[in-house]
Amino acid sequence: MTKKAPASKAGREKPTLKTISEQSGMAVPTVSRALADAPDISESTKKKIRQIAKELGYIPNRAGVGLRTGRTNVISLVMSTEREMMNVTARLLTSIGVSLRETTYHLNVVPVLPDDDPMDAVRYIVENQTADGIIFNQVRTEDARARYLMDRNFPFATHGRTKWAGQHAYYDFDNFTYARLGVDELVRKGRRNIVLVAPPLDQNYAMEMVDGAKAAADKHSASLHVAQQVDSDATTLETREWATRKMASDPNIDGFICASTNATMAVVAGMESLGRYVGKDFDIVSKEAIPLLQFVRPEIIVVHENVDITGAFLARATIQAIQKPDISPMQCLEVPDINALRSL
Amino acid sequence: MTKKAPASKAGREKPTLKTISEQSGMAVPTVSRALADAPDISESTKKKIRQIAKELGYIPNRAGVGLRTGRTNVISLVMSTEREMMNVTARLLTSIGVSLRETTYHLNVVPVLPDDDPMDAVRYIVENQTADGIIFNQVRTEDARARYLMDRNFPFATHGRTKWAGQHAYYDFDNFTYARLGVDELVRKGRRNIVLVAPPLDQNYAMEMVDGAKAAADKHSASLHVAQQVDSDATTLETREWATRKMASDPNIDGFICASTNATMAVVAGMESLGRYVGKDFDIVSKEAIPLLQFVRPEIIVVHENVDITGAFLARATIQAIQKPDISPMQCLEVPDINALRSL
DNA sequence: AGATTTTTCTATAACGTTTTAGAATGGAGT
DNA sequence: ACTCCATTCTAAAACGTTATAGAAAAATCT
Repeated sequence: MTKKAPASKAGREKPTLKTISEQSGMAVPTVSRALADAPDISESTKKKIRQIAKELGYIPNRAGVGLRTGRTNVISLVMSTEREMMNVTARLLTSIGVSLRETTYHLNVVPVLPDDDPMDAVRYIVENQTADGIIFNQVRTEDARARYLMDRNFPFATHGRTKWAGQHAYYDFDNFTYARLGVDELVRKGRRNIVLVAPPLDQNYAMEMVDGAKAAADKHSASLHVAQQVDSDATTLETREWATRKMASDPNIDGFICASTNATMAVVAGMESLGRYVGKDFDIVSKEAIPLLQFVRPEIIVVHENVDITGAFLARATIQAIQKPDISPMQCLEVPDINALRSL
Repeated sequence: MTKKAPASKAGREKPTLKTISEQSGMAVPTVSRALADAPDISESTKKKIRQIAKELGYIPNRAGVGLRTGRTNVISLVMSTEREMMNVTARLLTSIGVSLRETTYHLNVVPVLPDDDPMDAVRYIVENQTADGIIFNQVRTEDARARYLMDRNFPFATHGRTKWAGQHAYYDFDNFTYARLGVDELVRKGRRNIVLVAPPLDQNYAMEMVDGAKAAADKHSASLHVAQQVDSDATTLETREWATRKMASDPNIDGFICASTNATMAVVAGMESLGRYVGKDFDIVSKEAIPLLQFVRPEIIVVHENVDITGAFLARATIQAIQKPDISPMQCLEVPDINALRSL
């Protein structure tokens, strides 16, 4: 008799190892080991079992696996939600999610609001073991989350580097080089009074930008003023007003370098409200993840930050940290595309 | 003997029902039932058990619960990743995630790329039971996902309405009213040759906008041209170029109504490249989720779409669909803030 | 042929939870 | 004193998986 008629009603139940066991005549653990490609199962039964599993469309029950192994097959993205960086973050999230498709890992997302303690989410995940690995962004130089996870040997990867970057997986955009090349470019365009619109300086990448911009400014003997934004979630309005005030107090300013689309838009808007136009009275360098500036204001000097690659890398790096904790963590520093800058 | 010394090493293991069982002297199922507030457990033992559970910081093991009950305590957000709408989507994701914090549900995110078959993600979730409920956005009038889920009685909620909206949970921004009021406002500003920059017309909200704009245009006997964007993921550049061409062929155009920040920025940029300025030579109405336009180009008429509320509503609606499938689905149609329009 | 090893499989148990059926206790009704 | 019922608990089983230990069969060695 075929097994098509047991429940009669709506086709078949979800197949389990037991289903395969019954169809193949092998015991359940044998089926399990065969699908795991264990060495103590013969090739012939492996082939047979794989065949049946495929026919049935067998997919392991995650709760069963989780209960037995203690693993969750989940990776958590602890995601900062600062408006400034929402575009980058959303794109990052997308590429991580797409990368995980080909794996057994599911993507769990935990948003962190600006007023939240960033440690809460991480602690929750570790203590309750709701994920096998964590990815987080907007890292600080001495990031408490990184310290916490390293102390507990919990697998993780970061977007951006901490001061302990040598010891954990990360992907970072080389903001030092970005700022250096950006200032180079502004100087090449004849700008000599440059403002660096810096993110909060406890963010590691902000300091990288400061150092890079200073290095280039010194080299060219250009004037560089570092202006810190009001706070890490400064609204576009605040940035705009700030730019306007800044300009009123120092009309010689003729160059800006920014870290986000929103900040750039705000500065440009503030300047225009004073009758000063980008490409004519000043130049501005920005990076962005989702192309907008270059189409809307072609005069802006744009460096593209490829967050698709970032997400794919972080996904793989996290999985490696989970599965091969002993080999050295995956690390990457993305060098800004110099040609993109030069071609302008 | 106390049980503090069994493993000696790193403090305590993760507490389970068994731990509480041992400490309280009650059997494991009794503990389980007590924590579930079952009627056949005395108040006194309930109190005692709750107390111990709290002291130990007990949190149920998700795999155990999942294996036994078949539930996952996961809600999946099947998220469209169109650039146009990334801001809205990211914000929606955030507010859903924040809302779920107070629940037992975790948020699983599945990005859908523009070229993907949107059904794949939904089918995967349902067939493999990786979530108890689904939220998705960018719905079409006859959305295959909604049809599929309804046919299988799988709990879900949508951002936007389908043609079967009466039968499922949804939250929608009233795009009909938005477009109607937007055109009203343009006419009030003396604009009479209006272009509706519409999203792809198979998206339900696009048709709503068309109908609303037409209604208002007819009322005022204004000219309305419906211009469909190139495709659902039209780049900002394409929109800009389109706007420029459009303008060249019909220089009388003096009003626009758009559905997204990016489209609006692109149209404004295109117009300005022809020497036509917003607030002077033409007016433009847009909605957006993350405030940007109003600070960068105050002349733009902006309607705020409150995606925080949206996410909170969809989270609750999904949970209700999961837990109380029999009562009627939660539905909400957000009316655009008329005063925000009038005050400009 | 007997002893030993290798290959290939199976039985059992366990992960943490909840459901079901039933046991023990005590109080009320006759 | 007996039954009956309500209250409050427990024992056993089950969800699907994998790890461990060991059994059966086949192959190799002496």
